[in-house]
Order: sequence, then structure tokens, then C-alpha cells
Amino acid sequence: MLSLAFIRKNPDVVRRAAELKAEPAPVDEILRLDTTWREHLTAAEKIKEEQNKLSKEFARTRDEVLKERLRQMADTGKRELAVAESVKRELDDLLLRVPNIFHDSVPIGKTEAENVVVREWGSKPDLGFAPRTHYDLGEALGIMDFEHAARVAGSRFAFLLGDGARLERAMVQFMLDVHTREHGYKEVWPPMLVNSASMVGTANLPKFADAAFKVEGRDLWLIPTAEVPLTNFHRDEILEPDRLPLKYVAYAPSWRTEAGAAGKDTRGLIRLHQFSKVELVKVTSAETSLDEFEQLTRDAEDILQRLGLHYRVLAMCTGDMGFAQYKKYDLEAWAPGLDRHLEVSSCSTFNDFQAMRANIRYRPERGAPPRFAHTINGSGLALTRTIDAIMETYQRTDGMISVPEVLKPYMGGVELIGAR
RNA sequence: GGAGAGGUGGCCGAGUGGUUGAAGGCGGCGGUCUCGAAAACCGUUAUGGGUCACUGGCCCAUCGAGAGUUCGAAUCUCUCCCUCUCCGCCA
Repeated sequence: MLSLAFIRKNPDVVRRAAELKAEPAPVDEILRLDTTWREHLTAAEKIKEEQNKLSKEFARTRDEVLKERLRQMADTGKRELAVAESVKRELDDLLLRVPNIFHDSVPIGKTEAENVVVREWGSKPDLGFAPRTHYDLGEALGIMDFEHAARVAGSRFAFLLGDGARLERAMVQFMLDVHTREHGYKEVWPPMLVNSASMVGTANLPKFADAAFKVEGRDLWLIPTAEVPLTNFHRDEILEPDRLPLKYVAYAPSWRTEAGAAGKDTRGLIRLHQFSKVELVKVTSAETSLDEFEQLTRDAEDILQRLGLHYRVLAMCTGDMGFAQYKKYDLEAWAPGLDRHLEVSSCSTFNDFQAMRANIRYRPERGAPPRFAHTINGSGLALTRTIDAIMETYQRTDGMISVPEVLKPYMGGVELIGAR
């Protein structure tokens, strides 16, 4: 979130950012409540101060008249404080609904059409025949099954079978190995259900409650991304200076309701209620976060390059980048069968927006006063869609799929999916 | 799920109603000593918020969370969360 002090001082900056992000921001109401809150708080604290003084006096004198006066003061003080607190609760709730500001380098724009391609890698492969879609291939090979998934769970679920399941497992291993051994991330196996406080910390609550699955009758949510447990790992902590930057990588399934996406991407392994993802998260100092963000994006790109997939990097424009992000890149891999790009990674830096919600701080130097950390995350990569791109890119005329070189060591000798 | 014990500052740990925001120790920082360092000694060392004559002062809050009793709560009561031990159950 943005601090009350920041909004107080820069209401116009906040208004403009919200407008360009096409997000509502109750700035005026916040400023109004802020004034009311401080009026009542000051009044309550003044009474409390007097009360504290007289209370000490009473401890000595045991004067009954004084006691009666104190009793009344306690009464009015409590009433005043109750008002202040109720206004503050309202204020805090509104603060959680103010979108983040964005970095100067973010392109201004309304829709995805105004996102900017910052770089491309490779080129669209020429397969020499009409490429088939991954679901077409997958069902024919018997490695993907949507019909049984619908029976077992419903729409937007999938079974992976045989070498399809094996491919998924291989990808997880491959990605984790690269990120831990070569990019310096620490591997984490996180909880996959989290409490509401964690969801607030990463800004999944309160605004996006309907995007996540909630466990009935309990304060638990299925993680929409491993970002939530990873970022919240350090919630309410003050980190000593030598610990930053923290770099975590986790494989975890991600669960999303996909409310509002009715009818969109209904076929294939594109938009599911459950998908696998290897997630990268960094907690950094304020000074290094932009550099660390660029590097994290490169770390994710490295996976695509090793897999030999053509992709492009998009700088998201203000209107398309989201509520909490300070700057965001999407990595889109080319899927020849679908004849479109698939978003396989989304890399974001949040400035101190999440850290403020999650209360993650650090000391810039030993003994220095703490300040809010910066948080960064990105998929490295989303498994399901990457598998789509692999299948469609590495398909052969006979409908079989060559295993990319880097995955072969993880496929237990399988080099060609579909061969008997 | 049942029974019991416990959750105090960066860490350990004392503290059962009134200068306790909190003893003591460790750690950190500054200093004395030293050619320098160690040791020793001295000093210092929380966070959030409000406010003002604002690179400082004053005030309020905070001892797992919330509510209550009281003039006054780290200390008493209730609810919840978490940790540990034993039992039960279980992959």
C-alpha cells in the first residue's frame, strides 16, 4: 500500500497514477477521514495524558474525589478513542484499496495494445507443415485428457498422462536446477494454503478475493501463486543489512477461480483452475530493486532460451499492468499451433507496496532505523503454457514430439514423445 | 481431537495490579585503555503513531491477537491463534 503520509503529501500523484491504471482510488475520502481520525486521536491522547498523570497522584493520595474524576475521564477517553479507532479502521480499509504508483519508465496506455515490445528472442519457427495445437496433439498422443478431468473436477482442469506427466515433472526439475545452481536462488517448498493476512500482504486481498479459492469455514486460501507464501515468509520482520537481497525459488501449483474469464481460453492447457508454476521472488533494498528486477526477468528468460522457444518481452503499459505493480514485464512464448503468443511469465516489481502491507523491513546499515524493503517476483516459468509452446514448437509431421535437448536428462531416456 | 506447560525488546531471560517500555545477560554502537587488536571498564542501544516554535522536543500506544475488570494491567478474567510435552488418530 501507499503510506498515509505519502498520500497526504502527494494526492495528485496518487490520483494520476490511479487514473492511468484505470483503478479507482478514494483519495478524497482518505484525506477527509485522515483529518477526522487525527482530531479524535489527539483529543483521546490528551485525555489519556492527563489521566496517566492523575492516576499516579491517586496512587499516593487515594483521594476519593480524584477517583471519581478519573472514572469520568476514563469514560470520555474511551469514547473518544473508540471514535478514532473506528475512523482509522475505515481509513485503513480504504488504504488497502489504493493502487500503487508506477515507475517513470512504464509506458502510458489504456489496453494491452499499448504494451511495448522491449525485445524478442529467436524467431517464429518454420515447421514446414501446418502445425497442430497442443491439445490436438496431446489428446491424440494420450498424454492430455480434458474429458476425464471434467468428470473428476469440472471444466478448466486437465489430466496429464504418461510422458505428458513426465514432461511436467522434468520441467520442474530442470527449472529448479537452473535457478538454484546457476542463478543463486534458494529452493523453497512452501505451504499451498495461506491465511488472509498473507493474502493482504501481497495485495491479493481485499480487492481480488473472488479470484482465489477459499477454504470453507476456515481462514485459509489456496495460493493463486507461490509469490504469496514466499513474499510473506518475512512478514513482520526487520532484516539485518547483510541478508539482502533474498532470492527464493519455489515450485507450486497455483489455483485461480478465473472469475470473469468465462468463455476465454476454454480449450487446452491455457487457462486452468490449477496450473504448475516455478516462481521467483526477491526481497531487496530500495536502492537495488530495479536492477534486481531486470536480472530476475533475465533469469526467467534464460529458461525460455535454453528450451529454444521463441519469445518476446513486453513492458506492460499503465492500463494493463495491474493494481499493485510498480513495473511489469510479460514474457510471451510463441505457440505455432495456436498461432499466438502465450504469456508464460509475468515479472513485477512492487517498490515498497507489498512490503508495507506485509510489514517487511530492513536496516540499510547496522543500527540504522528500519525502512521498508522492496519485493519482486516473476514466474520462471508457468509450466502448463510452456509445455504448450514446447509441444507445438517441437512437434513433427507424424504428430510425435521431440524432447528439447535440455530436458532429455530429466526424461528418463525418452527423447521422442509418442514413440512406442 | 483430549490433557498439561508456555508465548516478554535483535536474541536469551526476570518480572502476579501503581515512576516496568519493562531487571540481568548476550549481541550491536560509541568511548577509555593500547602502536594496533583482544580482554577489561564506562556509556549507549525497541517499534509504531500523533503533535509542535520540527534535523530536536513533548505526548500516546505496544510484553502472541482481540475483548473485559480496574482510577490504573506484562501482571486478574474471557475468547482466539501459535509453540512444546504426553495421549488418541493418521499419509
